[in-house]
Amino acid sequence: MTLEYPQTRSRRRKAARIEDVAAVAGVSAMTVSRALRGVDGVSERKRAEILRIATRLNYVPNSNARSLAVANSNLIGISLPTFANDVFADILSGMRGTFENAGFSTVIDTTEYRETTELAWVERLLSWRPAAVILTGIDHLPQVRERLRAGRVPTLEIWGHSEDPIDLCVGIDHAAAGELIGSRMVELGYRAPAFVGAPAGRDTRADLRVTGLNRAFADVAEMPVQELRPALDDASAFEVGFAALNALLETDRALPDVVFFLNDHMAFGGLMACERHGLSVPMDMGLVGFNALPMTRVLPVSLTTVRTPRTQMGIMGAQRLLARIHGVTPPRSTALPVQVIEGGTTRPQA
Amino acid sequence: MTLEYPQTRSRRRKAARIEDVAAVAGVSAMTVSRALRGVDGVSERKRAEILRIATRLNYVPNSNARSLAVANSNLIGISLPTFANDVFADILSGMRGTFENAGFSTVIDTTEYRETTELAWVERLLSWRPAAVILTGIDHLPQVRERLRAGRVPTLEIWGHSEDPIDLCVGIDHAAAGELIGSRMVELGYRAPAFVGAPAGRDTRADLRVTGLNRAFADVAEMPVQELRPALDDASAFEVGFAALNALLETDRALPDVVFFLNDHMAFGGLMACERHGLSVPMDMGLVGFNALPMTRVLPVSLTTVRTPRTQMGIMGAQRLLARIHGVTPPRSTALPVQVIEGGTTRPQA
DNA sequence: CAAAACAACGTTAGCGTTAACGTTGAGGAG
DNA sequence: CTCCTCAACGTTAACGCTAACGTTGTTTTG
Repeated sequence: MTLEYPQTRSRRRKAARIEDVAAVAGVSAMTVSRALRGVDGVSERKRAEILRIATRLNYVPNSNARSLAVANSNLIGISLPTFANDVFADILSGMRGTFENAGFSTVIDTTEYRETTELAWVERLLSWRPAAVILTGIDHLPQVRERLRAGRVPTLEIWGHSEDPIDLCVGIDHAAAGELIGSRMVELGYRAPAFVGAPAGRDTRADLRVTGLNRAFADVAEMPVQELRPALDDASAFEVGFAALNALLETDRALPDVVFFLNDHMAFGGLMACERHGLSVPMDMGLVGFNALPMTRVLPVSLTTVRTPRTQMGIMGAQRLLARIHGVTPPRSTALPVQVIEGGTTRPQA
Repeated sequence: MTLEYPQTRSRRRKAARIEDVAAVAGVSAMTVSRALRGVDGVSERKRAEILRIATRLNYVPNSNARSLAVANSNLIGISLPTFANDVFADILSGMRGTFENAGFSTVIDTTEYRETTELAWVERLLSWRPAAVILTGIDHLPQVRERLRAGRVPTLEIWGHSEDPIDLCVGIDHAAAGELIGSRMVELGYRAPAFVGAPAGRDTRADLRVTGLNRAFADVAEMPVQELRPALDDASAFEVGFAALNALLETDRALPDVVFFLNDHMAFGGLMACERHGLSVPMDMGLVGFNALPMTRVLPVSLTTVRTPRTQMGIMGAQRLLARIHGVTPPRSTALPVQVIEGGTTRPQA
């Protein structure tokens, strides 16, 4: 049996620790810690020298050790359905600025509209002991709600609206938005509505908007809103709207006189389909988008759509969550107002 | 002086630790650790019981403690310029799937095209001891390169191409891509090129493409590529392309006969501007995009553009990075090929 | 049937950092 | 000159987890 060498701790040059900095500076680790965090208790001379030495040694503090010691972190996790949607990008930019200024780091992930993915993400995230969690929408697996509540983690649900959020909620009332735009279309004389959106169940906001549309058209339309729910798969929203309306225009069924789309991109795709079929918009058919994305401003014809306060929503949500983290209790749930934008894809007032 | 109560450890019900689970299960903490991680050394009976107890106690492992103990993590940090660009979304989706399958978590952040933001992000990220780092492009502050190399962190630069990457690089040669599409336009008879992109310096890929265009047109054009570099600010790419071409069409200067855009969105904006001005595309002017985004497929006229292998790039980059993490050394740098897509916005072969 | 092999655990000792408290020496008040 | 105060440090003991090694009882093997 050969004698093993003792475990010499220098197998490979490891990253510098706070003690290494301390040794070089001839002080204790605690002093280095104080110097680097900028707290009291270190003379200016020493602090400057310690900082110099730290950079020279390429010292990078270990956040794992820090978070373990202080039993919290400044991480905020954000869950989005997808990156491929300008809506969420707008909400994000509103939130992130606010958090950065408050000294919090954000980690973002997407669920691709799968609830089980969201649950797995929540569990992984919680293992990092985040300061707060942000979820998109108000529909989550029961375990998500349980875990977050049990862990007493400040939680924000954004974009949707709920009377009984997990913790906090800032968004818009999608059913009310659907009813609002629907009512306006009723006023303009439309009577045969259709809706082009996501497959049922995938995006519950879409379902809510249809509910609202049906409320608006209940008294005047002969039949409920005709729903088209193409599979999205990997096609872009443009293509989905385009394909859906193409399919509609090629059937023998009675055509709707107004088509509501899940979002502006789909509506644009639909507009292209109408053009291809020689259908005149808005005379033969009205088209309505959702969100009032800036894209709509360059189209040859401006799109009728609904303006959603995405950036404002992000900022308000972030501010309330910060308040929550700091112990004060903000209003639990708020629905922000939306606004109808009438463009050239629906006929003017009769 | 009043006597203080001793620090009773139950000030507030804290989250369950591994020891709490162990106590309830009547085993040691180590056994719980083994059971939860699924490693050998625990009987199936005990493992099942421990799992039950852990969920009942709402136990969530503390990743900070784990990472500290094992001195590594399964985090991979990804830095993107922005979310508001389908290009990066495609690259992302290619990478993330690969990493998820390999058991790594990704944390994503955006720099908004600011190098100092990138540096700050790298420093924050390194403090979490990530398994690897991914940066977009090949232009970074020198400190970024130093820190990553000093820390021996596996690093991938993606989207651009460099002969001397920080560590690994997978992307496309933007200068070559510019030359490729430029040469094709020369063949088609175009002689007065213009380029609409980002402000100089903001996006160096744009500068490289202009370099390539100039190489292609050097022998036939009377003057170098006319460059338009509108400020982007918060306008969408659609609007930027639209505004830039509007401005161009309203000056008295000699018009270019072909306009290259930074990306497809801008090209579409440009197309809308031409339409508004009654300019016939491709007879009066050719328009060329970049990336071959799916959006281009729904336009009434298909866009001439350059297909970039974004998803493939993400996958290849991720695979090489994984290999790197596991100790094998993949090729340091690869430029993937791009492909010219000729559509209806440039004239056909004479 | 003793020795070796093995499964199934438990113990010890860190990982790098910081909160809480202790120590030191210089300067000021009385 | 003594006592007190205070700035500027140092010491100790966690934080929650796991690698490495030790221990026990049960099989297997020659």
